[in-house]
Amino acid sequence: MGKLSTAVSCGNCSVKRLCLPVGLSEEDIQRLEHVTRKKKILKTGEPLFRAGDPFSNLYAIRSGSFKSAVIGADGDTQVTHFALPGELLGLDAYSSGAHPGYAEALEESSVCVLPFTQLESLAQQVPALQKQIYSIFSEELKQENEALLLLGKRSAESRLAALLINISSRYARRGYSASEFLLTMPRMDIANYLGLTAETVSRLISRFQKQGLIRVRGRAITILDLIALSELAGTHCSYEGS
Amino acid sequence: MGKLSTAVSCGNCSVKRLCLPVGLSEEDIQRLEHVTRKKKILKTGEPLFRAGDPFSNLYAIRSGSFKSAVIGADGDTQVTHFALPGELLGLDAYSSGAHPGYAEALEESSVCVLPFTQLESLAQQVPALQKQIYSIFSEELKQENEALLLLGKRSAESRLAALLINISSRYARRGYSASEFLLTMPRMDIANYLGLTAETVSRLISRFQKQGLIRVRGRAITILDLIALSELAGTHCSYEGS
DNA sequence: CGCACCCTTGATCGTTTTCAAAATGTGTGG
DNA sequence: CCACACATTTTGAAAACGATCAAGGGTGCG
Repeated sequence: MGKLSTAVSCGNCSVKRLCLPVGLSEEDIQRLEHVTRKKKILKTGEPLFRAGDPFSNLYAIRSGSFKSAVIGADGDTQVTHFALPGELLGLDAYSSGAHPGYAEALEESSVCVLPFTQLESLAQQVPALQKQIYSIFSEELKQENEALLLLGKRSAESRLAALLINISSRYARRGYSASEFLLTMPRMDIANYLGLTAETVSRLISRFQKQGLIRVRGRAITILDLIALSELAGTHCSYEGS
Repeated sequence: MGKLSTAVSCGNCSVKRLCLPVGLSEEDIQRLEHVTRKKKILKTGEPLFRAGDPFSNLYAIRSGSFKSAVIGADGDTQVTHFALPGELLGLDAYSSGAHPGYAEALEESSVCVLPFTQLESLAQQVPALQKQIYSIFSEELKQENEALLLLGKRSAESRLAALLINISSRYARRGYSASEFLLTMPRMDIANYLGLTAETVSRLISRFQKQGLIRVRGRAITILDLIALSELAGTHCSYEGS
């Protein structure tokens, strides 16, 4: 109740220009903060939610990174998304009332817990928030379409190049270096996401390094030749939306 | 203004239980009809919208079928979705204000043209409509995740089996036969959607027929052994949502 | 009826998977 | 700080799956 609350508010959150507050007035942001009070910290590998969990919250990533995945009927999983700060998790659970897949922290991460019913009624009163929610849904759909393009038509080489560029540009958008970043996910998750095997990913990373396109030290990546990498990807650098 | 209007209204539309009216009262449906006045008929191959077109409308499919596709930077396309009556097209255009991909009729089809700004303000007043819009967005995301699972992990055989089951169950949901239906899309589009070549699709269809799983006459498909097909697909029959 | 397009079928080629093993990295407790 | 155990990553060789190239057969529309 005191002013000493350690809870970070939307107003001073480092990802507010990527998250729900976009387009909101100071006053509206204050109203939004009633919804975003609850935070959660997760350790590496800890699940944010599991497949089948009832849908009650959305989660806004404040820091760290996540993978989300769906589980097929025969038990095998497909990583569908790597999520970075400012992005929302759980949107696909609304229609059925339960999470169709799970989400798991790839490193020490923190999220805002957003009770959806509260968010929904606030959005009903604040058109700018409504628009932002539509926008996030829509953006998500667009990104999934791009992911489909990647999986459907491209060679293994193309896919990995595209992923590296994608992640690089998303980090850049958040104010980090575009050329040097950490690939927080294990090779196996990358492979799964790209529809490949861990061995193929490993071979490709080695090859990219030999060709002087990137430098690799463990999970740390330095992009040395963005142009060449973009050509391999077959998609221009502007892989991200808006 | 007269009662003789030939325009089909939501109230008596054959897909109203799959479309925006879900959950709406009679009164709300009448208000919705002000937004859904405009219809459009398309012939086979005619585009509903093109990549880059400004976003102003959503389109609700009343009859027929569509493919939607995105176009990569180097010009090649990926079919991302086959859309059937009751489904909405254009949702992924909201965030950027322009359609990132195109949609094209696969047969003589008809759609409701929904000016989004009107729909948006009506939804602001009608919570049930708001919920239905969220639900459709969310459902769409879930379906794309399932498509990713398909493309990422499965063999060609699995993918085709899953597509057949998916389409079958979607027709069934609309009141048509689950075991006999028309594959309105050319083989090449199926192949593209599944990340395969037309030749592979053709071979697989032949093989499924030889194995007694399906019967094929041109684009007409009869499913003879749903169980076996489901096993091949690796996903249970309930491929669709909710 | 003829032409164009779509679909089928066959043979070969290439990429990616699979199987196997070694090397590197990570975390733990001594 | 080091040593050990375990997981992840890298690398190699062989096999498989689907792509590509090529030709022939249907089907529908003018």
